[in-house]
Amino acid sequence: MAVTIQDVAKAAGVSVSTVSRALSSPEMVREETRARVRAVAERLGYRPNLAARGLITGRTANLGVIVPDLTNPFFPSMLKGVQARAREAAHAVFLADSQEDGAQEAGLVAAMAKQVDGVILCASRMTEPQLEEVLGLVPIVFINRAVPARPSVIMDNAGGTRQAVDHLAALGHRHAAYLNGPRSSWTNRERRKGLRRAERHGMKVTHLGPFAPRFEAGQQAADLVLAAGATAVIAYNDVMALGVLARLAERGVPVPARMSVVGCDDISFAAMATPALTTVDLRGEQAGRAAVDTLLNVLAERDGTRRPALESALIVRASTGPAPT
Amino acid sequence: MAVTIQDVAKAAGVSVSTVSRALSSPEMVREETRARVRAVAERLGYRPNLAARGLITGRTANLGVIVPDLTNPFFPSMLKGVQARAREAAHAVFLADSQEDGAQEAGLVAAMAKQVDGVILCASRMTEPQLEEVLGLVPIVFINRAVPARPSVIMDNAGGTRQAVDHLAALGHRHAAYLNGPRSSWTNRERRKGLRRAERHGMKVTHLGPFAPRFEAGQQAADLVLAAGATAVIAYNDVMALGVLARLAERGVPVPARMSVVGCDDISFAAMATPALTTVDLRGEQAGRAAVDTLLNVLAERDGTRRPALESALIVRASTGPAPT
DNA sequence: CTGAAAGCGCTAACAT
DNA sequence: ATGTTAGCGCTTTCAG
Repeated sequence: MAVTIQDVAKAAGVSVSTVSRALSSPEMVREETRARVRAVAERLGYRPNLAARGLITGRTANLGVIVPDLTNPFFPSMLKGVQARAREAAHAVFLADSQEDGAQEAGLVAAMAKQVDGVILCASRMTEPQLEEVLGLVPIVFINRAVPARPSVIMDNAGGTRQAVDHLAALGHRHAAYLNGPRSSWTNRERRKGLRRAERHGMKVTHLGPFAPRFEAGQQAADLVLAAGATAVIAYNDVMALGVLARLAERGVPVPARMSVVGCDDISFAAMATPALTTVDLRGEQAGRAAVDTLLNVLAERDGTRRPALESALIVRASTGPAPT
Repeated sequence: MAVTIQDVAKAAGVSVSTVSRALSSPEMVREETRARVRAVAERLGYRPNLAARGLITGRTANLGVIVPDLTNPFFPSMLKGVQARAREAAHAVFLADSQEDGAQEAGLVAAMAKQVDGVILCASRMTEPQLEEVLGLVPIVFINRAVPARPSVIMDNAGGTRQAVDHLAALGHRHAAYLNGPRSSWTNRERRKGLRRAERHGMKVTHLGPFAPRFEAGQQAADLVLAAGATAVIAYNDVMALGVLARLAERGVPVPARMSVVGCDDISFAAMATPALTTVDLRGEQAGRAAVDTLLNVLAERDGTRRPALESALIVRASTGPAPT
């Protein structure tokens, strides 16, 4: 068995409570004792059992994160932010992939609840009733989904789409298609709000989908966009946009000469595509860090509830250009 | 506070041990009692505290996974396999990103040790001494790194490279460049072994690097490859290969007409690149699942130590072609 | 400033 | 088949 606090106490010739204090509440023990205890602990390679500690303190020093789909590169980048910030705060992270399914997500939250201090839900796919079920289980911070009276980190989704629309309008486009993401996606609804901006420009918007947020869906959508007669397309996310690009290339439709394409998320591969993809940068990693901060604040009962939406920024690259005449 | 086993016991009019048994060892309790207890537990929304259980059983039902870099899409796909298989086996997973650093990795293992039953190390970057330090802490299964007498899941790295070499030789290439990955990478050493195959074909191989396994490194390497006069390049991984492709496009070097490019990992974006990338498929998700199985076997003291290497397969796409004459 | 003792939620002997 | 009891490793009163 591993070395316990008892072993350290014995070796240092003190009681377990002294060891505990020397390590967790240094100010409560005499300098000399503290030094000795710490030295012994170090020598023995003692590491407190956090599970045992959690049992009594009610704090596990663990955070949970649930994402809809790990293979979408947007989530790993967010995860990386969560990871990094959590480690700085000496917390470990539990990860789960809900496979784009609200019911699974709810089950995952319940399963995690006892082992974590709080959980971060990225782009939660849960329905209202599902949400209701888990809300009391454990403190939750949402990323990219606003839930009344619940802390969340939101990216400016509508603003991003709005910028995309302005950009396309400035390029002379009169008819754009929007490729909807999953129906359960809150961000999809937000992004649609940004599309209203099109009216101001007298731009027509054709809604397509909903689609699964995948490359293949983008390929499928490309043909629909062409058939609809749009000269520009805004996709729910980059992965779909990349699919559009691929299918367009296959069909010999030049981008951006005959079709402009805009994505969302600024995943790393957006910049590596040919042509490089114009996209809305949602700052995933930053959002991940912010979510951890918010959660920690909530746990400390500091007020971290309200945070301004993170700013999003349109990154103009080579996939958008003047409307064909 | 949440509902505990005591609450259930009281509500069901039985002792806590009966509740415990009804839930964990159903055969030890009368059918009728079991049903009643379970009903009550269900009604109260009881969920056993796994940390408390772990304290006594010594099993946490948690697995740890450490990957070098989450933003490399190869790891999320592996992670997805781990995730899925772990869930099937009712285990949760702790995730950490070592940032390509062996020392951090060692620290992470130590930090996780107490809260997990075992850990899976993907493409471990630890040095031998670092390894030595953590090996006793907790059962470990390696993915893509062979450690004597330790269970591991290995992909056939050398075989993959060998296939790539054969493929290029068949296309008439006489001089290829290999883009080395990080020095600490075991897979890099393995992949080099496969390069020996070049002798048989009388093919010259120029070694470049080591490089960080990133897109930017690929861009940088592309110019070096050109300067070296090679007609083909095998990159340590797909992300680098994509960088090569991008830089080559920028410099107006046609692929594969003037340069053939081979990657490794078959990340999803390899197929989406232009031209689509020829690459070695290492079966990441499958490896993730296999690692969980192996770990579970080790924990159950079934012998899961030895497993045949997973097969790798060259996926020929558009980025390789006949050598220029 | 330090030690003894209680107990977090649970399981595993040991009784009955 | 079920209840009682003793801890798992730790923190935290409560005494000294």
